[in-house]
Amino acid sequence: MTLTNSLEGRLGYQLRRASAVMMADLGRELADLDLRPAEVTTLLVIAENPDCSQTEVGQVLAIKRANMVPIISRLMDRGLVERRRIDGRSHALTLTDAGRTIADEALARIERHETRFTELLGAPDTEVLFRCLPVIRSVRSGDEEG
Amino acid sequence: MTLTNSLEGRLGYQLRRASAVMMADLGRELADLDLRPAEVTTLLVIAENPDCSQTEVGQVLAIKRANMVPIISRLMDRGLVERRRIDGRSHALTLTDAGRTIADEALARIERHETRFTELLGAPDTEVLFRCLPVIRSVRSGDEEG
DNA sequence: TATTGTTATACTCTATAACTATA
DNA sequence: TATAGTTATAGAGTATAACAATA
Repeated sequence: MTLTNSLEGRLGYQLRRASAVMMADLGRELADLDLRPAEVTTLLVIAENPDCSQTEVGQVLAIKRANMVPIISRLMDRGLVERRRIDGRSHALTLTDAGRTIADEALARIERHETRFTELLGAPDTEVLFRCLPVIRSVRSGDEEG
Repeated sequence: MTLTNSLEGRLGYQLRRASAVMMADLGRELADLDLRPAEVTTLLVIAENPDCSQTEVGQVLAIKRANMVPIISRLMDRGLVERRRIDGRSHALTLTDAGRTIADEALARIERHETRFTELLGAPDTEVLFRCLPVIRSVRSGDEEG
């Protein structure tokens, strides 16, 4: 396996590979909670924003309305999320007690997972990353909803 | 849309969102070449490693053997990649003239795309990213092939 | 008219297991 | 026995268009 790969010198490629590694690590950490990444993030956003709508959750997480449906459905089927009609077309989402328990456990694991990486990087470089990544994200996609 | 999102303080989340933005931007840049990201990277690796096997390409790009099959098939159907039997079980991959033309064009666009982001970040921060992202990638996934 | 949630559908990438034909 | 390529299949995330009910 002596292939060269000049993509190693590309930021987008490095970003994608690094992101994949962290996603895989997170997946392993959350596997036995039977939570997919998209579900955990949804759960955590609802946890800190009781009575939000599913459109709003989608907006902060960049998940399209249509794709929020099966995520919310599954979380409700598992008894982790409840919703209450607000005005006949929108719902207010909240966590159940079970949902809060799972969210707390997930958060603890995310903490461990994150710490593994930030300790490896060291505080100064971690700070640079937290400054740079939002800059990259600020480049408009042109395909945002709404 | 006044929701809070404490995931903004998570490295893995920032990485994923930033990666998604760059992928979307690359996708737009390559759209009219009818090349998907996985296909471009494959094309470029073959370009710089004539006579490599498809297993080798998969190894440097972290694409599983089974998933290389449809990628190579499509590139061959389009007349961009050729292969020559090596020993009855493996092939040597090379680009056709058409493949080289497309690869050159893709490379030029990737260059533009990358420059948009690295100029926004500035050289010093870009260097930090190129130092940090491989560190993140060095965390073993446990699910590598072979 | 615009918005919320929904359905249906398709695409891209990824993952696993099992097979073949070689070596 | 191990390897290269393949098949089949499933999962996860993402994308679009269109619809009903409501505001």
